[in-house]
Amino acid sequence: MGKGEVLLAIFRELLSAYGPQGWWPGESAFEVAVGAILTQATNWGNAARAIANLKAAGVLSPEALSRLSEAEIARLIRPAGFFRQKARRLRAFLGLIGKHGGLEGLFSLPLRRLREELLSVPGIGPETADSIALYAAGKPSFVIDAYTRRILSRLGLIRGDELYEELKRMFEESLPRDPDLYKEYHALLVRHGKEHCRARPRCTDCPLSARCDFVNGK
DNA sequence: ACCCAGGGTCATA
DNA sequence: TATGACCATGGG
Repeated sequence: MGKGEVLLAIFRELLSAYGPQGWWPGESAFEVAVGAILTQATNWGNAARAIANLKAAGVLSPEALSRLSEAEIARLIRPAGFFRQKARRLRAFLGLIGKHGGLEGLFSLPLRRLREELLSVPGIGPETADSIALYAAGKPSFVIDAYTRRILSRLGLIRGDELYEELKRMFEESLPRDPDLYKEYHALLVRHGKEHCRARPRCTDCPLSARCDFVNGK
C-alpha cells in the first residue's frame, strides 16, 4: 500500500470511529477567520467566548471591527487569552482585508496568492493561514498541526522533524483535492489526538491501535 | 498545584 | 537551523 492509500485508509478509519466532526460552524466567513486567530494555542471554548463577546457588541464584521481601537478589541476578546497580541493580529488582518477591498476580494485570490498574503500578516503563520484558507475561504489547503505531526509520527509514517510545508505537501499529494475532505480529515486528527494521542503517551488502545507503533511496543 | 489548549514571534547561539 | 522565552485565559 502506497503512502497515499495509507492516508486515505486512516481517514476512513477515523471517520468510521468518530463520525463527522462538524467543525467550525461559523455564521460567516469572517467569523471563521477571526476564530482561527483567536484559537491560537488556546482551547476552543475560550475562543468561542471571545467570539460571543464580539457578536454581542455587534462588531463581528470587518467594517464594524475596524472602527474599534486595539484596546477595545483586546477588552472584548480577553477570554481567548494572549488578548493584547491577538487584538493586534486581528487589526493587522483587517488591514489585509482593507487592502483587497473586503473579504470577498481577498478570498477571490488564487489559493497560492491568498496564502502568501495571509502569511505576510504579522501573527498569521502557516497553520492559521491554512485554517483561514480552508475553513473560511473554502480553498483546498491542508492544515498541519501538532496533533497531525504526533499521530503520524506514532504510526511510523514520518520521523517527526519534517518541515510544515513538507507534511502539508505529503497530504495534498496523497488526497483528492477536495476542501470538504481536508476539513473533515484535519478535524478528525484533532479529535483523535485529544482523546488518544497526547504528548505523554498513555493510550493502550484506540481506533488506530492496529497501526500504532507505540501501542505495539516499537 | 499542576498541565494543557485547534501558534507565532523574537532574541540568542 | 534550532532552541527558549514570551504572550494569558479558563478547564480538567
